[in-house]
Amino acid sequence: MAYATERFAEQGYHPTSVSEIVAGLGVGKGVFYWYFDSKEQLFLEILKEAQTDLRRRQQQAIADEEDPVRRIELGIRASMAWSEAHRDHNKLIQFAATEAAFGGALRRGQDIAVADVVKHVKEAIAEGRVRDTDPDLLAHAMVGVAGYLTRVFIYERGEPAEETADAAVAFCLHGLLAGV
Amino acid sequence: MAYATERFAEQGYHPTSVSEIVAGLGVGKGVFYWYFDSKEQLFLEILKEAQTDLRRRQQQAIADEEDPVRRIELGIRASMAWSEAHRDHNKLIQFAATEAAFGGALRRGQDIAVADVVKHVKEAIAEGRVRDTDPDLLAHAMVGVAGYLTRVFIYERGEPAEETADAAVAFCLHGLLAGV
DNA sequence: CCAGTTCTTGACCGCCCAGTCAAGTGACCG
DNA sequence: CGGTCACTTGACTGGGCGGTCAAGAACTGG
Repeated sequence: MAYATERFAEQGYHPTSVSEIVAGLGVGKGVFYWYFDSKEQLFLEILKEAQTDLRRRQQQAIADEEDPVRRIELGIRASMAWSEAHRDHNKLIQFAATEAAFGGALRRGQDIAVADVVKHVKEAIAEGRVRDTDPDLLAHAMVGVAGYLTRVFIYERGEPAEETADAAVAFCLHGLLAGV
Repeated sequence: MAYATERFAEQGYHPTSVSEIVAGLGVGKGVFYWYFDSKEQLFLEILKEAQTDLRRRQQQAIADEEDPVRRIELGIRASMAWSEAHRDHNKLIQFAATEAAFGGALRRGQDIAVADVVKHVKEAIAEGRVRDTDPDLLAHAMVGVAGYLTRVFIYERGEPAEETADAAVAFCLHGLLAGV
């Protein structure tokens, strides 16, 4: 699965053939279809694994933090750190969003992740620390910022993840305008 | 090209065959290769057209507005309105980002679009209206927000583009935290 | 009304794909 | 030691792919 992830990320899902994967691993084709029903199922398995792993990382980062705003911040940082360490998985997640066959599975996982953020946003709103706006929308906006900045600054430009995360957090919390 | 865009957006680039496109149009395969060198070139042409069209729309929206912050806002609104009206093109842009063969062409177009935003951000910083942070990063963050909210709220949930744009603008300008 | 050019057709080519399966292979057990 | 069976192999199948091209059709200008 690790090797397949690599190939899918590098060349794309469709251009990567099962023959290529098994040849690269030095095994026969039969063994592939012994463990997986199909190429599609392999991809779904990889996708699920990636989403589970990302979520675990976020939960860990947040575990012993009470302040909801801090939890949001730590969540953003955790997801960007994870993305830096798992470029291939992240690329596959991005690809899955463009393919109807995988959209469903992807959305299911993402809804769970967003629900976590929404919870913290709601708490923060209740405390009057966050603008009283649709928490779901705010959560998605942050996911959008983190994802996009990761792709452009960490992947394409090779900037350090931590600095990029600092900027992402600042943007999410304060926005564009000169504050206070 | 319009029909091809539709097919690509619906099924994905790879799963859509040239035979299918020409059959759907009721023409022979030869006529396709008379007008285009290859399937790849067709896609690049569609991509370029989409980027040009989006840029034109943004320029129009901004044309007679002096205030840099307002220009940024109008740019976000214009891009979300365009995305609502051109779902297929937008999907293709998203797909292009996941495919190495199209990444270059895509980035070239996007850099131009971002450069416009950067210009306004710099002006706004000079006026002291925007936090003094890397303008490039701020511009990309906004692109990320607009793109992601469009996909989730306008495409998936069918929310009205205008309301979503209101929220996107508010998030970009003020961020999460309760202001003032 | 013809010659020349532009445009169109769809059968065809070579290739590669996802997936199958008959034929092993060797670890383990009685 | 023979038998079983979990596991592995890679040649093979049927099909679809991107792309070609000989054979015209349709339209020109003379």
